[in-house]
Formats: sequence, structure tokens, C-alpha cells
Amino acid sequence: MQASADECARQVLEVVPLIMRTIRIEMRSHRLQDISVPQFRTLAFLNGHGGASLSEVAEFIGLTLPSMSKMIDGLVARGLVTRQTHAGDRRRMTLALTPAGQSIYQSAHMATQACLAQHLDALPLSERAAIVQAMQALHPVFIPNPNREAEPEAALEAALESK
Amino acid sequence: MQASADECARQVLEVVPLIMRTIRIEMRSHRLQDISVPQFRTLAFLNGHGGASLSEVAEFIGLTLPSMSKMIDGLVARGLVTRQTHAGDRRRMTLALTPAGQSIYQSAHMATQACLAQHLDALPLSERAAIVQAMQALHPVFIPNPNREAEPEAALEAALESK
DNA sequence: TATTGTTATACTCTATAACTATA
DNA sequence: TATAGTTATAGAGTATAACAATA
Repeated sequence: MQASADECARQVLEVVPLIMRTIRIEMRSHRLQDISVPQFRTLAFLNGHGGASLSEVAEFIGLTLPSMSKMIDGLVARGLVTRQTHAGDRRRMTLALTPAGQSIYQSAHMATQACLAQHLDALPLSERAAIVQAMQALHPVFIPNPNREAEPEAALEAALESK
Repeated sequence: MQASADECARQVLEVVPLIMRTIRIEMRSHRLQDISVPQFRTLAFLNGHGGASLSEVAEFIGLTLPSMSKMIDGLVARGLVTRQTHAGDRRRMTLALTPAGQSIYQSAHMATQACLAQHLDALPLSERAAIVQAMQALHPVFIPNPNREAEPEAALEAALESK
């Protein structure tokens, strides 16, 4: 009962939104980058999945197609993302980060990670070790569509094809 | 280096938004309750801090005063929250859940927790134990204004005074 | 004068429904 | 006919700036 799935879920539901609050406030505070959490997550996905389609990004982030389409509109308008029709299947969009998008993503990532690290620095090593272990356990449980992760080269090929 | 604050932060930043995605999608899927994550968090806070002021809720959730004011507008209009002027200081608002608000909060909480528990059920006990330990370590680090938590009776008094 | 909230305004996030283009 | 995206429309979430009321 100490770590039943239900007790575990209760704690996750209590603590995870608290951490998100810190992440969101930290991102908002950086006026230079000025990107929201959903935008950041989209850039992060495209950073690791260059050439992904709109559907793939929407699925991963958890948005509907129209919502993601609109969000990409904004990122393209700001020069952070490129959107091209896929060479092989002209219904599909091929999305990728521009150098500016990569740059903004990197700096936002570093700033947010540093902010979190500052909080975590107060904890003893044993607790940080438990956190790392917990995150490693949680990651596969909550990652969407793990089957897509099994073919990392598919996205790359798509990116190359579109040139 | 295995569990440096920075490595720990990196993993938290990767995994926590993934969990939030699941929580958000789960909440959206329940049309009966139909409340968003920020609304849920506000109800949760008021459930434990009956009689809190607008500023207190805004601080905890991490919103500005106008944003929270507007959100409370919506919750009051839906009959989930009561908003009265504080008897002692008429600038302040005294907020609390209505019975309907309590009911919706409870059922949304149970449904979301059950959804998370279902995911976590697949993990071995040792990993769930690490997750519980990690959440307990993270909780105090990310909770806002821990000084206010030291006076749990303050909110109650305010609630009584306002009658 | 400082504090607590609200109103005004604007932009992003998000959804559903209806549509276009391609396969 | 099915799939990938976009457009139209609407509502919630969020911010800043300006304001009103109270202390």
C-alpha cells in the first residue's frame, strides 16, 4: 500500500502540476525568447524529429490537427520553423526547425533547465538519485506512440526527400 | 554526475510535460465534468483552502490577478465557487467551493487519478516506490510560499468571519 | 499612499465543424 | 472513399495597462 499504483498516482497528480507551474513562470519571465510551454514542446519535438509531419507533432504534443496547424502558423511566421510540402506525398507537410528555431530552443531549454537545477540543488544526492530513477521509470509509461520511436531514421529520410 | 542537479533537471524537464499531456487529455475526455487543468487546480486549492482570497489563489496557481479574476468569474458563473467580500477587509474576496464545486472536483480528481494509476500499474513495485519517494522530495521544493502553509487556520478563520 | 480586485484590450491555446487537395 | 491539412468560428487562458474601492 506504501507505493500502490493509486497512491503513486495521487502523488504524481499533486506534484507534477506544481513543477509545471514553475516551468511556465520561468519561461514567461524570459522576454528575449518569449515562447510558451506548448511552443517549447513543439520546438523540442522538431529538434529531435526533423522532417516530422503535422500529424506526428500533433499526436506527440496531444493537440488536434487544427490546433497544431495554427500553432505552426505562428512559429513559421516568427521564422522558427519551416513548412514544406512533402515530395512523395503532397498532402503531407514536412516540418523542421530553422537555425533561429534551434537557437531559441536551445537557449530556452538551457535557461529552464538551469532554473529547475537551482531548485533541485537543495536536495541531498540520494533524493536526486530517486528522482532520476523515477523519471526514467515514468518516461516510457507516458511517452506517446512508442512504436514511432523505433524508427528514428524515417523522419530523417523524409527531411532529405523534401529538398 | 549520475544524479547531478543538472541531469536531474534535464530529466524532469523531459518527463513532466509528458505526464501533463496525459493529465490534460484525460480531463478533456470527460465531458460530464468538463473542466480544464487550471480550473481543476483552482478547485483543488480551494478544496484545501476554503475562504482563501483571490491573491492567495493566484499566487499558488501562478497566475496574475486579472487572469485569476476572470477564471473565478467563470467558476462562479458555473456555480462551482462562491465569491463574497471579506467582512473584515472589504477589498478582499473570500472564495470557497460550493457543494457542486466539491462534487465536480472530487469526481475529476478520482477519474484523473484512476487514469494515472492505470498507467503506473504496469511498473514494478520498486519503481513505484522510487516515484513516491521522488514526489515526496519534489513537493516541498516546488510548493509556492511555504510560509503560508504554516498557518492552515488562517484561511478557515477568514471563511468563518465572512459569514 | 499602498493594497485588493476588476475592466479593457489583445494575443495565444484549444476545440469542433466544414472545407480543400491529394492519394 | 480515405487521409492530411487548412479555414472558420468560438471559447478559455493569459498577459499588461488602466481603473475603482478600500485601508
